[in-house]
Amino acid sequence: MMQMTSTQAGAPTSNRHARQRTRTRERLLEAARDVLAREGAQATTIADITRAADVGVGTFYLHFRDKDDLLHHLLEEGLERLREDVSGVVAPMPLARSLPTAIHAICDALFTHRAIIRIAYSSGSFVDLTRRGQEMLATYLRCAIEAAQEEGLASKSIDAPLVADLVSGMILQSALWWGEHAEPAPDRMARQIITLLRGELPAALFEASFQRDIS
Amino acid sequence: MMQMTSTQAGAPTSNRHARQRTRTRERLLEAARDVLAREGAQATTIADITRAADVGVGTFYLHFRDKDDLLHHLLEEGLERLREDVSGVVAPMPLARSLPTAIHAICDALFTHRAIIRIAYSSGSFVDLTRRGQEMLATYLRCAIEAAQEEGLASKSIDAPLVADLVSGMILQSALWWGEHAEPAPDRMARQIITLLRGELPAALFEASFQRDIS
Amino acid sequence: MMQMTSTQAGAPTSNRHARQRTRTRERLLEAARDVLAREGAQATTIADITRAADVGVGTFYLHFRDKDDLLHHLLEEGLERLREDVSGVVAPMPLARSLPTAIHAICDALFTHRAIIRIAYSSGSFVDLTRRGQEMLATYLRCAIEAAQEEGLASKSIDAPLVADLVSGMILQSALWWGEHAEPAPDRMARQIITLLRGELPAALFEASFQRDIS
Amino acid sequence: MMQMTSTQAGAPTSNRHARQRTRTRERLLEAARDVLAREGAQATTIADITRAADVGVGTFYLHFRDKDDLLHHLLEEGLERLREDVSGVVAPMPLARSLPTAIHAICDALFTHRAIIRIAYSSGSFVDLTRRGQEMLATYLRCAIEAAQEEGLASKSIDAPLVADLVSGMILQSALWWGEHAEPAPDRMARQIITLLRGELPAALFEASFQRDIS
DNA sequence: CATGAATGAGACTTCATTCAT
DNA sequence: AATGAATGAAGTCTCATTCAT
Repeated sequence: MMQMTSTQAGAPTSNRHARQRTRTRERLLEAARDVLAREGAQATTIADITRAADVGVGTFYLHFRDKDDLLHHLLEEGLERLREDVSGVVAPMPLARSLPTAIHAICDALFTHRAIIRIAYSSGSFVDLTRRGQEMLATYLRCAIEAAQEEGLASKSIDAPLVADLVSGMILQSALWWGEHAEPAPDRMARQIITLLRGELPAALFEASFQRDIS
Repeated sequence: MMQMTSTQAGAPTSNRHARQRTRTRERLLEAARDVLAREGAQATTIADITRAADVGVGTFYLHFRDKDDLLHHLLEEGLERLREDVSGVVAPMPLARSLPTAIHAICDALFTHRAIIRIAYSSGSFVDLTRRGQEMLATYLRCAIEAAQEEGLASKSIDAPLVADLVSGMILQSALWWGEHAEPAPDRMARQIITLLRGELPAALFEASFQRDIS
Repeated sequence: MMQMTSTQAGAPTSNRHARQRTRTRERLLEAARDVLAREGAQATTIADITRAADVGVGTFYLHFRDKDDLLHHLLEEGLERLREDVSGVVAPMPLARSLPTAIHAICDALFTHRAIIRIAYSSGSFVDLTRRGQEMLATYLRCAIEAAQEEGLASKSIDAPLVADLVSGMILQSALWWGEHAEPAPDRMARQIITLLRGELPAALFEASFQRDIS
Repeated sequence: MMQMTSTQAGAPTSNRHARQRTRTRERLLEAARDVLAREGAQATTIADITRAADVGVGTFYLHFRDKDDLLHHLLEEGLERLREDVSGVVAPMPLARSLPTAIHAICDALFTHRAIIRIAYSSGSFVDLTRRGQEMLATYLRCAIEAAQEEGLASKSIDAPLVADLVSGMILQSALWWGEHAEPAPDRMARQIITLLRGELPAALFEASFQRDIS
């Protein structure tokens, strides 16, 4: 490591090397995204990925410890981008008032990165790996609700963690919906979710004339 | 095979065999449920399952073609039980008024069968196999909403299929919640979901003073 | 064994049992012949055979030690029948003059039992199991030739064992021919072989004008 | 893969790899020939072969799809060599006059490649795989006979396809003979076959005083 | 740094054989 | 005697990982 053979050529050389290295790594990540989203995480072998990236199998191990490591990087990176996309829009806002804006941003981001989400759901180690993404979303929602409670905008009786988790489930569902439907666009999806959370479903639907479920 | 000369001699034999066979099959299914829920579908080998069932490896193949076949049976059976549990309660009711009762029944059933759901989510072929369970739920919800629309209880402007899918995402989320939390009980979970869908979140949360997401 | 429960019923009972046993054994042998000839010895499992015979798997082992034992019996029996069919015709004749009659009888027998021969050839342990059948034929031919030599009918310079073996190869070839062609009938096949052995092919075919193979 | 920037750097690498790969493949083929001829195709496992070749089990699958694929290659290659050895000698000759030369060449080739023939006969899928080799020989013989018929050297009444097949059976028998005897050398074997086909066996052998086979 | 042939642990699957009924 | 569910040894095959070049 740190090849000290020629001091003067060291810097440019290692720069070139570093650039080359980064380029190869990117090639691998991109190929992995493609193949994994298409074939599913289980069915994909390291050889599939290196073939798609047009590098040797051994090269994979110069950049990632194993498939889990790659998956980790991929999802981590995807998560980070999702977070950036959303927080870039939401961060400057007062938390308690950011919800509708956030939902729009989240839908946009989910739509943009739906390939990554497909990978997460197909990765089998789903519950472990994917849960983190959901937690990130749920955490934001919990904070927003709690902030609203602090400001007196929302009743303190709301169970913020649970409600946040349930809502995150609803929102993530849209990513799965896009796995099978082209419509609606993220914008309309967001509005749909907001309308639903505002109580779109009429009270009548929930007034059971005779309730047998008291058991 | 040829002992059909005496009906009372032939039948017992094949009955005994059949009973023994069924017992072994049940042992396998039960062991599989345990191990799969604990270790995840991917990490579980056939040997793990037969060891837990205390039968020989070969025995597995007397009852299932391969792991996928087992998974299929397990999920199919789980789904069927879920469906029965819910429809036993809901079927006699007018569809348009069954929603709250149904949500309670669903939460009960999801809680009871949460092991199966964990398996479904970890099965990797998740998107393919599990989706069916979700569809069953979404289909019920869609029908309920549409029935309400027919009766004039709900606005015709509601996008029933999409709303049903989103709500199914929220409800299923409760099963994942129970993967990590003991509370709340199914009963309170159902009420929480209903409250949420009735518009528990205050309008104020959705009134963004300044919306930047118009793009 | 030898159930001595009732002395007076002993004989008839064991007779019935013996007959039953023999019948089952025949059923197994017949089923085996069918399945083996159709599927090939390698591809056939014990279960295939017992299924075709409509008996339990365990029953197989009451009659044969294992598949090799069955194969052995089957081929042994087939060989024996071939031998009987042929020697029934040939035995009463003076050996040195039996050849044409024998060839006719052999062709008849090969045609009749061509299923067994197919099994022998497909049995993979061919060289070991089948060779015996060939040897039986070669041995007869050798004896016939040697008898002719004794009587001065044939030159003593003929290498009887080798010639017998080569001729047995030619004759057995007809069984393989019948695996793919319906014609000619055994009778004409025998005549063809005899004609060939009598030097049907003209001398001209063997007079190479320029022989380069002297090496 | 990407090192095509410099021709002199890229080629050596892939050349080296290719050479190494070929060497391993040859090792496998050679080991397979040995083991298969010794143990028979059925009794031989992949592990037996890789052990003999002193490579890892997985390596086998880098070069062959499965045992059938290997067998196919082995027999195909063997057949091809047989064909080359024979046609190298026979091709320049007029077909109708090539027979004795061909028989010598065939015996030489059968003797040289008797290991392959032993494998073919033990391969169980014998009838399917081996038949092709026989057909090749039978086809040559048929053509030679037909050519002789064309030239008026042989009677048109000869059933060329059948006779060719029978003769091929006799010739192939010599390969089996060599499985058990060291003598005679190919040269003498060829002469023996030719003598036999020229009608060595005396007419007396075929003059049955009383023929009972008219049936 | 990159390569890809080689490796072998480990999962899958079959099927001859046993044995309780 | 007959049955067929159960068994597990033995073989097949895959694929993550290493390493000489």
